[in-house]
Amino acid sequence: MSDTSSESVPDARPANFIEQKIKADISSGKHGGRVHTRFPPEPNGYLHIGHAKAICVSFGLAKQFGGKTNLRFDDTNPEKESLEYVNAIKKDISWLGFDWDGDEFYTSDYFEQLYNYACKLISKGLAYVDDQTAEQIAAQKGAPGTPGVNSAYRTRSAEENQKLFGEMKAGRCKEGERVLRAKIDMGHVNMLMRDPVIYRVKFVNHHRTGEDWVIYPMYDFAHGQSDSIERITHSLCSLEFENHRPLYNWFIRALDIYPSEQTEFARLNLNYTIMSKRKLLRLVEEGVVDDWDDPRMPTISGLRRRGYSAESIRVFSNLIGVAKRNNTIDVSLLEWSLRDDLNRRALRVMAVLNPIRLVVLNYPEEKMEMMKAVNNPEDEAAGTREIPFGRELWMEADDFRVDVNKKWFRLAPGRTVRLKFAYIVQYVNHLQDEQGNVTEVHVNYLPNSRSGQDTSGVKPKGTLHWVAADSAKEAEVRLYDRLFKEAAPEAKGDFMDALNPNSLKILQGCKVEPCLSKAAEGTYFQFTRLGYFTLDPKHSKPGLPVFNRSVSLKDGWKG
RNA sequence: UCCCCGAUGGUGUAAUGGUAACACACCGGUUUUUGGUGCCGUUAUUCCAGGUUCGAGUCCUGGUCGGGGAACCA
Repeated sequence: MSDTSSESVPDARPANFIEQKIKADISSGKHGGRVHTRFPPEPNGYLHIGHAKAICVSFGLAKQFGGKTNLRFDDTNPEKESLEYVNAIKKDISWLGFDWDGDEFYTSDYFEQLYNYACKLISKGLAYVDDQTAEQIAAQKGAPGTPGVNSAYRTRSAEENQKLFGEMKAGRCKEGERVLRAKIDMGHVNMLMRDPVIYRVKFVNHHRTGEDWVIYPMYDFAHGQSDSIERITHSLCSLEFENHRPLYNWFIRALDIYPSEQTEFARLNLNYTIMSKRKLLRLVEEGVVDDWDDPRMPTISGLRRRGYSAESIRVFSNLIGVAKRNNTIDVSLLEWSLRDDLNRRALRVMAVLNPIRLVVLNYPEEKMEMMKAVNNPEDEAAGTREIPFGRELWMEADDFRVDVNKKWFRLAPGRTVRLKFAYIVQYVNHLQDEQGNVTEVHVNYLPNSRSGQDTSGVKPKGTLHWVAADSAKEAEVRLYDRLFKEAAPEAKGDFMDALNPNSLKILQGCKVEPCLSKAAEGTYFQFTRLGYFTLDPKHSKPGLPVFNRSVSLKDGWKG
């Protein structure tokens, strides 16, 4: 009745094809107008940015239409799954900003029901126990374009199948000795419809059901039925399951259960990134990165540690859209999403990464002033703070050069610059070591140029960040670059060959504003003129904070 | 060989038979006590061939190219 209510919600983003389908379903009264989605991770690894897109799609669409989303762990293969992954997944999803009303679903909760479904199939003559080996079954499968051949066990009676399936369940069959197969069509053009295996024997302890079961359902026999049991209306998944949809529907029809509907969309790919759990695991195992949450990893935990905000990831997911064509998103869009978010929220502070001495010769030696610094020019409510200024300062080595052209706005012989929130200073001279590295720069300041009460009339082109030497705190800073030097790391053979050897640069002896010694985990900072940074909770030690660079500032300087 | 899906600027996404648009990237200008932000602007797009139609990115046919498809994985 409220067909205009969704229109009243302002939403500049164009509707994607799934949204359009849902709208059509609602207006046609399908599923009683309900929208109920699910996110079904297998707890066998950490979630990555690709999963974040899937989460935003399934949770986001349900939320948009006033529906619900079930978090369901698809735990039908106990060999690969564990509680550790369950917990990590829950943490990542709730950090992303989605909740599941305290209800957690597990496919393993339906093992009994699924077993009964299998029995029902047997009694309808639609499933049979096959005694052949995996190799024999594979050999009979045929090939695309060539039909397979029927198993000799395909004609067993329902009674015999029931008895044998019961024995499988009772643990009287060895692993690999027998499987239960759906009886569909060995000549079907879709290979998945050629009598797929639906139950196999595994004498493996399950992280939730323990030793209760020795037979476990295959994905195709578990997923659609679980959707159906939960009365999921829109089961959204990635393109790789398109070929599974006929099977998904076949089981629902054969079992005559709630008709959940599967719709597929393209998964996220990012350039300069790999997105496969198996390959990410290899990076961890071979020590290329320090763990799943290494700030260079595209995992949600890695992005979090890197300093990505949940908001920026949600915005990114919205920006990339949902469609069926394979895509490769430019990482710059992810980076833009972060900058756009943090520009509004991050606290501006000053930090000098590669410090050299800056001495203000005409500033009294014993004098110290507190300067008023704006915390965030994008947000007046963020207020101001006081920072100490004195005769001896630290400045960025990169901000001084001896030989310069007219495009150089920073300090150099003969040049004048503004020290942010402080005074305008003029070059006097500089000192070098034996290797010719500049170690110290001497300047004079203009006393009437104090920030906020400048009457000097001097308009320097450049503004430099700085830290007062006396009160500066020591910090370590980690600069990250993309993990791979190739846009498509997997394109030319082994992705390990495409690794960027300079993806991590550790800077020690950095000088930061006093307030940063009290930096809290999860606070977003902008180090003025340098980029966005956040405290690394793993490497920081009392008295020696470690900051991760989340993303640099956009650098418009072409010099 | 067969089946399924897809093809719109550099990268993505819209346009649902009626002016091909938006974002990011790029380039240029402007503002600026961050070479950031903001603001303004430039460049650049419908895979090919037929057909239907007054009119096709959209519908039909054929082709080309790309992705997926045989696990007791999900």
